[in-house]
Parts: sequence; structure tokens; C-alpha cells
Amino acid sequence: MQSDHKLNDGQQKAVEFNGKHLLVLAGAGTGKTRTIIARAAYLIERGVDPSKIQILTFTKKAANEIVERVKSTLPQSNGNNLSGATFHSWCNQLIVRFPNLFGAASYTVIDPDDQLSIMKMVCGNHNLEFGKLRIKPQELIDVYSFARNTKKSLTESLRQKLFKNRKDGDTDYELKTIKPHVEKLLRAYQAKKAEQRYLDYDDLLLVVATQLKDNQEARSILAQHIEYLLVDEMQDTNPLQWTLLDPFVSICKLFCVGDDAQSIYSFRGADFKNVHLFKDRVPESEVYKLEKNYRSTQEILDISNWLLEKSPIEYNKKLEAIRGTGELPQLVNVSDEWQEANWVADEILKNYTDEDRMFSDHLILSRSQYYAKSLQAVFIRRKIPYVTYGGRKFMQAAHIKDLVSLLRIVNNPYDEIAWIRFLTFQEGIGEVRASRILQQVIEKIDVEEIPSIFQNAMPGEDGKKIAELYESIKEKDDVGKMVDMAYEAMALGLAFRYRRDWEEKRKGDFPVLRLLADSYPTLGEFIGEGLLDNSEQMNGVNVLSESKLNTAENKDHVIISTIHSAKGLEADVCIVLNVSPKAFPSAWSLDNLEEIEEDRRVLYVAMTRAKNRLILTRNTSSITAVHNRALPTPGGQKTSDAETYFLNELPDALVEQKTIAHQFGKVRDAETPNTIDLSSGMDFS
DNA sequence: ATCAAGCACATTTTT
DNA sequence: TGTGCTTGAT
Repeated sequence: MQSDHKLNDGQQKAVEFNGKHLLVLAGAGTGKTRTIIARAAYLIERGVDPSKIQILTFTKKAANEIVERVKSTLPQSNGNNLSGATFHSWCNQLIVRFPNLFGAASYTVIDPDDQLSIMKMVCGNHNLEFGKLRIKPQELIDVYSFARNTKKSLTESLRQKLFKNRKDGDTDYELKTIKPHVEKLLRAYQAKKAEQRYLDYDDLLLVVATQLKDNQEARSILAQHIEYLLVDEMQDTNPLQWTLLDPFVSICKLFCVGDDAQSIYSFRGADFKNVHLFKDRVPESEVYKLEKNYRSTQEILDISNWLLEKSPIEYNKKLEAIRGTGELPQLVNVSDEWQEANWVADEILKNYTDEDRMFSDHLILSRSQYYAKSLQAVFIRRKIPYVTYGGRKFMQAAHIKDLVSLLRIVNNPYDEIAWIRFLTFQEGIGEVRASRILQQVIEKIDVEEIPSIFQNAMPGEDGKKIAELYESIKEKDDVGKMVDMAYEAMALGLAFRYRRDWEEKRKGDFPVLRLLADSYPTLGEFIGEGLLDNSEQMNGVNVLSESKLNTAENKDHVIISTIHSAKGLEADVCIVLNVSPKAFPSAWSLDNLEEIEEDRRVLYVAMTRAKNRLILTRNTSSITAVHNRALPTPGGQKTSDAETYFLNELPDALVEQKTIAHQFGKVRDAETPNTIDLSSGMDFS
């Protein structure tokens, strides 16, 4: 973040914009976040009621950060009612807060795991093999979600997701054959969702968007609550999100910031051309540009600019560094990912001891969560503190879901997934018996009957206990107490089921869950928003984001993040892992120009995170880019990879290259004589 | 019917 | 790395 407090002219102009709607096109590092923060603060200082300003971002983390920073610029508690949220959690809040308007308040928000289980139930005994094509339930979910997010037809979505956009006779024929089957399954999935009163992530947006679009009264009600909508990362909004925003054009003022060159969510339906259409779609709107980069030195921008120039797409963007020149970026050649990981560890320890840098000055970026696994192993062994961004969500851990399943039943007795999970959690009840009990539940859904169902289902004391537990949880109006009570009842069972790592890993999560629960006023909001809330992982252990909990005992740590989760982050030293052939662009996108270009933007986002030192590592043995088995033999298709590889024509002058010798022990002996590292040259996978 | 252990397998990116 | 599926023992 910039440390000086002055805004430049362009930023100032945007902040004080006096018209109706504004789009700020802001390149990487040009102070996008600062501008949105200053805008919010400006509005509040000008007397706008903070509760009528809604900030929308893509991650909870970004939302919290912006809100905190706005508050810190304002005197006293002026910004206390300012609200920042993701699109999804905002919609969830609206649904809960206006139960009559949206009519979905008693519904349960389900996560992707739950979606998958429903889809599996639906597919059940259907045969999903069509000739050589086999459709997996997860793929059905993806197609369904893609279609709804992009507003594209099923046929078109199938073509894009399942057939990689191929257009030929065979494809058309296959498409025609499978489409009716897919349609039937998706309809069944929808029916099941409705019957059990589930809302998946897309439904959250859809429910709110459709109601606002169709219902004048809904619009005027919300118009009383929201005056200003500030939207971050506009280039990542997809057609569904746009339908959500569209009604607000007539009832409040939009202030959007974005950068077409940083659009990296097309797999979720985002289309960066949307930002180009802003002026056409939004009447009474203007577009401003911010082009001065405050973050990086010129060398870092040179290589980033070079990357964009190589694209067939015109971005009309050339970042210029206000800060002037610095170090040349480094391109480090390694021969496998363990060597890479050890080299990165060496580098960080060297910076820490010799250059007086802190661990937190380092940001390590990888394409996928999976890729950074070996790095994490090395960091743990070599005692480098780190946190990961973009890991598995706290609420998705098995032991947490077990406990939450009971609360979900209380919240929504139609919730079959929760019933199955809770019932099979009981000793001696498997799938068969659980679904039999479920039948009884469905037949007489009367809430009064539920305790007796428990009693009938389970012999003797157990059933009685659970029936009582259900009753007493229902009585509580405090979410934290509900968690306590559920934990009390389930702790023994949990400890037994997860006895392998209960004490070390799982037990400690429950006090955390309790604290999280305390921050939600109702059970519905806890279940829904808790799912949407991001957590960080500290040395492999789940930790909730700092705004929710004061877990910052160790502030100084390296950040390991996927590039997708790193938007808005920046660091003194930024290391981008595995900028190798078959990774940039990824072997998956090789035959698709749009995907190749998206990969280019991904790399661009990664590079522009660096403030002073940018390091790209590259794996020289071409097969390790993805897992060995996923790729043909080494040397197989070198030609096509060589043609598309982004760094292929990289001018020598833009980087300093070095190659790490492939030698056992060279690196580790030199740097850490007293740790024994048995991993070099050994692939344990 | 339930559960644990063993084996095979496949891995973008996120709300 | 973990997780999903089959198998064999209770």
C-alpha cells in the first residue's frame, strides 16, 4: 500500500466525482483500492449516511480491508455503519433482512460440496455414459453454474465447458445426443433444490437479481437503504452479477473500479469486455482512467508491459513507474519442484538474515493451490513461517460440517444433506438406515414431530438424548450457545471419529467456530455467510481471518497465495512459481486462444504484485509443469509448446537469468548446515 | 449393514 | 496430497 497520504490528480478527480455513475479504469498498482477507500471516506465526510453506502468486492478479505481502512481515515466512529461484502454475502444479507421481499429467508445456503452430493443423488442410477463421453456429476454442476452465470443456453454452455468450444459435425452430433439427458438431470437437480429449500451460490444472486428486476416495489424499498454502490474489480463481474447491478442504476449511484488487463475469471463467466461496454449500458455515466503506477519499479513494469504487448488483444496500457528504476527481475531456472522450493527457502532466509527483510515482505504466487504443496513442506521443515491464501475453507472441514449439520436441521428441517450427514454420524447408522429415517422426515415434515423421529430412529437412550438436544437447541436464540450445546453433545463422537488427528488438528477448531458463531445474529446468517467467509491457513492449520478473530500473534510470515487470490496484494519481494512451458500458458488451454490470453493476464497480475524485486522461477525439465502422468512423454510435442510459451521471445535485457545446478546437497549444505534435508532429488508422490 | 484398510487415481483458477 | 472406490472382516 502506498504510504504517502496524498492522492494524485486523477485519483482526486475520481474521488470527488459529482455526476451519477463512474467507472474508473485503473491499471495495476495505480491506487485502485486507495481510490475506492478515499471515495467512501469522502462521501461520509460530505454527510452521506455510512449505512447507505455498500461496498462490493470479490473476496471477504478485500471487503474487510477496505472497510477497516475507511474507518481508520475517519474520526471516531463515523464509519461504523459502513458495510462491505462480497456479492454473495451481500445478497445473503438482503435475503435474511428482507424475508418478505425475497421469500427465501428460511432457505439454507449450500456450498459446492453439498451441490455435488445433490447432483450425485440425482444422477443415482442414471447411466451417464454416451459412447466415449462420460459425464461426471461435477461437470454437470459446472455446466449448470456456467450457464446461469453467463446467461448462455445449455447447448452453448455444454459446448464451451464440455467440448472446449469445438465446432464440427461430430461435436454437434454428440451435443445433440447428450443434451436431453443433461437437461433432464439438471431439471431434477433444480427440483431437488427447491424441494429441500436450498440456495446454491448462484441462487443467492439470482433470487435478489430477479426480484429487483421484476418488482418495482422491491426496487423502491431497497432505494431507501442504499444510495451509493462502490464496486471493486469490475472486470471480473459476469452477466449474472451485472443483472444484479443493473436495477441499481436507476436507484442509486454506481462507482466502479476495474482493469481489463487483470480479468482472470472468465471460467466463472466474467467478460472483461464488460468494462468497455460500461458507458453504453449505463446512462449518465463517465469513465476515468488512472495510469500512474505507484507500486513497482520500472524494470518490473517493463517486463509486465512486454507481456501485454505480445498479446493479440489490445489493452492500450503501458504502465509507467512513478518510483523510477530499480533491480532487474530475475528468471531462475531449476530442474524440479523440490529444488525450486529449496531455492525459494534459501532466498527468503538470505533476505531475512542478510538484507534485513521480514518474512512478510515476501509474497509467493502459484498458479494452483496444488502446486505450492511441496513448497509448504519445505517451509515447515525449514521453519519459515507462512500463511496461505485461497486454501480450503474452514467451514468445509469434515468435523466442522458434522457439527453444523445438526444446526442445519434446526434451521431448515427440509435439509436432506444435513439429515444424512447427522444421522450417519451416529454410531451404527449407515447410509441405508439413514435414508430410511429420512423417508419418515419427508413424509411428516411437521416440526413438532422431529424429536419423536429421533426417538423412533434410534434405540434407547441415544434417541432420547438427541431428541432433547434438538429441542433445547431450538429454544436458544443465541447462535454461540447453539454451537456450545451441539459441541457438548457431539464432542465424544467427534473425538472418536477423528481420533487420528483430533488433539493436534481438529479439537482446537471448535472454540474458533464458537467465536465465529457469536458474530452472527441469526442461525441462518451463520450457516449462509459462514460458508462464504474465507479463512487463511497458518502452517497448515485453519485460522479465521484476522478481522473475525485476534489470532495475529505471529504477524511476520511469508504469504503463499494462488494468483487468483492475490489480486490487490503487493509485496516488496514477489516470487512467481513455475513460470514454465505448459504452465504459462497451461497445457489445458493450449488449443483455445481465449484461455491462452486469460493465462497471460494471470501472469500479468502475478508480475505486477512486486514492488521492488520480482523473481520468476522456471522448471527446465519440461514435464514437471503439470503432474507427470497428465502429459505425454518429454520431448513429445515441444514445437507447439515452444510456440506459445509466454517467455519464449523474452528479450535478454529484461531479466537476469540464473540456473541452479542440479546437484545433491549443494544448496542446502551451503545455507543450512544443521538441518538434514532428505527431499532433494527424491519424489515422494 | 457398517466400517476400516488398502489401492488407484487425478489434480486450475473462486464465491 | 488426499480422496473415492472396492474389498474383506465384523
